[in-house]
Amino acid sequence: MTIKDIARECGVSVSTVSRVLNNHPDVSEAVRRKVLSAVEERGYIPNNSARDLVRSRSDAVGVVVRGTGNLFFSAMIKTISRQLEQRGYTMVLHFLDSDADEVKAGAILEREKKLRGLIFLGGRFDYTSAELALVGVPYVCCSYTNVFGSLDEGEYSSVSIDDHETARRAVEYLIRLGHRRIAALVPSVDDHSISELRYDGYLSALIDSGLEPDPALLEETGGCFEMPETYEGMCRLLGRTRDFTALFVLSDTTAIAAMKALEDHGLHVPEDVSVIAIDGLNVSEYVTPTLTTMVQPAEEMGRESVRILAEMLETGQTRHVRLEATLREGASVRSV
Amino acid sequence: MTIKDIARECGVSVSTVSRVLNNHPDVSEAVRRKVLSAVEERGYIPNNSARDLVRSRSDAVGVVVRGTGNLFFSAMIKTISRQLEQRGYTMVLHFLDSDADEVKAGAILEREKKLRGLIFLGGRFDYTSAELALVGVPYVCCSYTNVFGSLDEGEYSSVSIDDHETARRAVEYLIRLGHRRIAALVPSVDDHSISELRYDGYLSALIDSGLEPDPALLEETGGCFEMPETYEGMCRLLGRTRDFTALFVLSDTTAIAAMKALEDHGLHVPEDVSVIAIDGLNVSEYVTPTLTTMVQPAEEMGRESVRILAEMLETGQTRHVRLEATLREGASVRSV
DNA sequence: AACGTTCCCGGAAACGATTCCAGTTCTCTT
DNA sequence: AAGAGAACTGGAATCGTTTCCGGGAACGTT
Repeated sequence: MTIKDIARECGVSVSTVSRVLNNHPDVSEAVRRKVLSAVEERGYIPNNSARDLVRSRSDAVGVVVRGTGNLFFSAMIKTISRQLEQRGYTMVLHFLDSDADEVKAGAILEREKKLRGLIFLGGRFDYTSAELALVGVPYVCCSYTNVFGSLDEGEYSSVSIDDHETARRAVEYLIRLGHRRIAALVPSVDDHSISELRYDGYLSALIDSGLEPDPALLEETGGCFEMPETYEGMCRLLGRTRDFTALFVLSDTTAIAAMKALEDHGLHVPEDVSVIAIDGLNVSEYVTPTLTTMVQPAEEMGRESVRILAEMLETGQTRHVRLEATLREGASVRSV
Repeated sequence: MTIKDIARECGVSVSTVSRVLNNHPDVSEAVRRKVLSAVEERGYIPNNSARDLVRSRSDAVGVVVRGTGNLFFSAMIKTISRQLEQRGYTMVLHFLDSDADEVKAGAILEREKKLRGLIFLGGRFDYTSAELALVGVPYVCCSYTNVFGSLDEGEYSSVSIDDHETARRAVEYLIRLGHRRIAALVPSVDDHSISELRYDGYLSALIDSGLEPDPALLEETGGCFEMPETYEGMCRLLGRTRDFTALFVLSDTTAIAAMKALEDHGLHVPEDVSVIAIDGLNVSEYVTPTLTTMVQPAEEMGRESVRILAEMLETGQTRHVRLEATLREGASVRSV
């Protein structure tokens, strides 16, 4: 069934039906009602392809996700999907291989699918303006970093917590509880992703409290927040030293892996080592011991990403939203 | 840039370019090469909307997911996405509200987006043929059940483990280790979903071993494999009786929640209670104690779903694939 | 009563591909 | 060498919308 059938049934032209369907003002109330009821009654659904063709754009929004093991993003994708749907957009999801180039992937996706916009979930984002020019549609970066400020704030939007500050607060919390020797597990200290920001926050907290960062207490665990790599990293750290009372880990799942390594080495959490992380996954409330973690407002981040993208599409206005992470005290930390 | 530009540049007609692009045989090798190189050089990307319009179909496959908290599906979605992409399809993901009707959602999705096919992840599937007739495209059900056999096997395809058998093997494993009083946490014993099959498997194992199922050892935990509900259910069970040495839970995440409840009640896993589950999530290898679980081959299930759907689209052939779950022994079970 | 506005509506040209149908050329057979 | 058939190509219709443009009716103004 096409728009023509509806037009015929109502005794009007296709133009008029189209106008009704698109909420154009120039149509009388009587006709509008007649068309609408015919559409309802016959269960007519417009053909998106035809619409997209003539408008030379679609209602699809790309979501490019980096980090396969990242449960935090799984939660966000759900709300992003819902929000997009609610606003009449379609989500085109794309998972990135760990070493893939998100901007290039986005650009390809955009041209193939005629995307309206893009949402990047995680990843490095130290691209130059020239590289980003590849992306011809508005985009918002979520949980990303822009360490070197190579991006002009007017070119894109972003949503994230303040990763530096959040990490700092986590570590300060440990310090307030009396911890002095605080180890850290970091995927990579200089990959221009949130890892770097969070690591810097860790350093700031130490330094501002007059503690000297000890390189021996730092272990890198590979770039992707994966549990096996983190477990191994923790084992390496333990092989080197046990002279620390607390551990700072950049994500919940990796913290869980780290706790496992600690237990496997006969160290108990929190009696021997306190553990704190960033993410706030649901499952972290159910592991033993429950994880103390800085909760990122996943739903809100998803909602905001979509809201901001929609705003960009309508008004062109970019926006940079920083949300607050909140401490959730579990049983994995105790004072010394 | 359109197909016309390529045609002009090569001095051929648009029909010819189209034929080259669609691998039609009737085109000379010389022309084919010329067109292809022009396409390559100019970076031409066909307009999907136009193609879809004239073909009156798209290359989109819908994936309808039930169960918001289900981490097992998160893993599967990733492989499904990759596999679909690899075969030239686009994934349209749709998360179901807990009480929504998957078939209706699929049908709407299908008509709005002109889907080629559908993949259902989880959910009740006790629809009548009449209801399923709403779905006008081939579909495969993944991790579902068809308890009452209302579906004709020729109408659809499916991929799953043998849920009854897997549950039975899990419980038999406990029995072999000497457990006699085995409690169970079940989302819902008669919701026509995999819960029911797995629960029946639990019963079969008991009965076949000459053990009498004790209703006091069964607790329902709401329909959706959620951790909070499961935690509460476990608490209710413990409030009623502690006369059991093992616990069977239907999914990993809910098992983790149950273990938490046990610990919170002063019962240790596995010293006081052994726990076994079904799923095989990565994170289950890192919780303390590591969870003993029947591992569903998530990747394989995702791959098979896509493969089978593609086959249905090409040949119309339906297929029902049962994959094997394998026991992964953790530290949450011990013999008595 | 004539004219200018405003309000609705219909006709028709796009949008960019696919595909059927009808050539044209080329090859091969007799 | 002529005719049949195969191989290749171009023209044109088509898919279902949106939107521009223009026309007619109704209305108010002078």
